[in-house]
Amino acid sequence: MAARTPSVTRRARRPARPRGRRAAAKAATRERITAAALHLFASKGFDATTTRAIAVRARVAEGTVFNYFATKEDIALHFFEQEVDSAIAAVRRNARLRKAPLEEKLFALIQSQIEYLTPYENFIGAAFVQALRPSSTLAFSLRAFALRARYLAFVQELIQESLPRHGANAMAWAAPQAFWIYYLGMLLYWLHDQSPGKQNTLAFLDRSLALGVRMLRKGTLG
Amino acid sequence: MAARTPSVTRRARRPARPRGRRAAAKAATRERITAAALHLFASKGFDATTTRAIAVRARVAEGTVFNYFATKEDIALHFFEQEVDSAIAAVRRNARLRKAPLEEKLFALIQSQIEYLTPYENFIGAAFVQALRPSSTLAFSLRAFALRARYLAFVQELIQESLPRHGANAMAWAAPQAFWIYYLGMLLYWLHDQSPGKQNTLAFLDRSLALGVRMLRKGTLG
DNA sequence: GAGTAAATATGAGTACACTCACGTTAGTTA
DNA sequence: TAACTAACGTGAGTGTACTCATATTTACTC
Repeated sequence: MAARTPSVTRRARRPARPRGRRAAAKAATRERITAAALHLFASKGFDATTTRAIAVRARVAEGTVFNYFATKEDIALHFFEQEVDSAIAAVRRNARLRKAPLEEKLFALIQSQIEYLTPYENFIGAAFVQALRPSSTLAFSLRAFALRARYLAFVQELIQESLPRHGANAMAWAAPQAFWIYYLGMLLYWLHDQSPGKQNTLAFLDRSLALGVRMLRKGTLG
Repeated sequence: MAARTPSVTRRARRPARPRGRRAAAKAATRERITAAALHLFASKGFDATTTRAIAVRARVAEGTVFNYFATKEDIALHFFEQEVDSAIAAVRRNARLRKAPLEEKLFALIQSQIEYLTPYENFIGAAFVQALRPSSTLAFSLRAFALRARYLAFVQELIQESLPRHGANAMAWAAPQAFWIYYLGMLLYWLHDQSPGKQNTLAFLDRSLALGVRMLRKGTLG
């Protein structure tokens, strides 16, 4: 073999075109698909939106959709990732909350999520609850797991902030898990709440959080 | 038109064959379908069971399945009807419970349901949670509504038995609804509970019911 | 440029839940 | 018995989410 003699200025690794052209195209395609899906989900609901319609609107072939997302549910997950991140950011950003009691922070967190979800209520009812099925690939996907972990870590963070000396609290370890179930129940309640402005949900939220936090402070369930 | 002259002994209404031959056949077909479905659901899970397989096992055409049940989920509902009725009957039958505190009755109710569901855990995870979707035809079907109503009426009955003087209790009206959400959350928890013998679920049940009933007695959430 | 391998896009194909137009049969009347 | 009607059964057909073998494009080397 001839020794590798770099030719001229050794620019080999970088051809004329910009490096990330492929990555950029990929990201753009992904974005077109999620945007198309979100638009259709919001206007027609989850079930009435076909993957074919998503593909057409995103200007890709049907198969391409499944190169980016394993299932139709999985496309919806992208939406929830945005939703959770947005809610966490909103609570972090709110200076007034910083020294507020725990129940107010949690209330703000959930209310922020609900606000984000409101325009998409149709599709959430179908997609989100679907994801709770143990048989759902989504329920056990790494992405979904990571998302829940991120959310619960933030909740844990809020708890620690407010109850710093209660690390050994009998309930502390269970609190995030309990909060997760509570949150799911809350969403179900919200989805079915027919009261004007979903008042019932907000009222129940308010009272149940106050109670839950009181329990946490006392450090016991019974 | 000729006047209606009953011929001979007026046995007209009843031809030779027994009256309910058709109804009996119908009931038998329905039973074959539910039995086939239940067997397949339990052994292969809800999703892996095709309606075609159910039809084959029940020895009917595929279309026939849908003459009896609107959807695959709907077949599963039949199972939950049995489950709820069985649990209610078990609590009613148990003499020892009659004068027990409310939380014991509710514990017995849910435990009885869980026992019934245990062999079918696979399929419940898929079918039951599916039914929670607002878009699900099942969720708003009359049958499902009636089933929930029957279940909650029984819960209400247990509450009234134990807290007779608390009719005007601020929480009394909300208690069954709250119990419903609690029950759903419980089931989700149970489905995901990996602890041996589902101990975590039972322990959580025990403590949370005690707490809930105490709240009910005091008549306030906060 | 030409050559290449890997990444990405494609759309016909598959399996499924569910529909529907039609055939078959039980129940009734004459 | 024969004829009629409504209930019931049937299976080919439909629309859908998802797969996969193949075609196309990109990034890179010489």
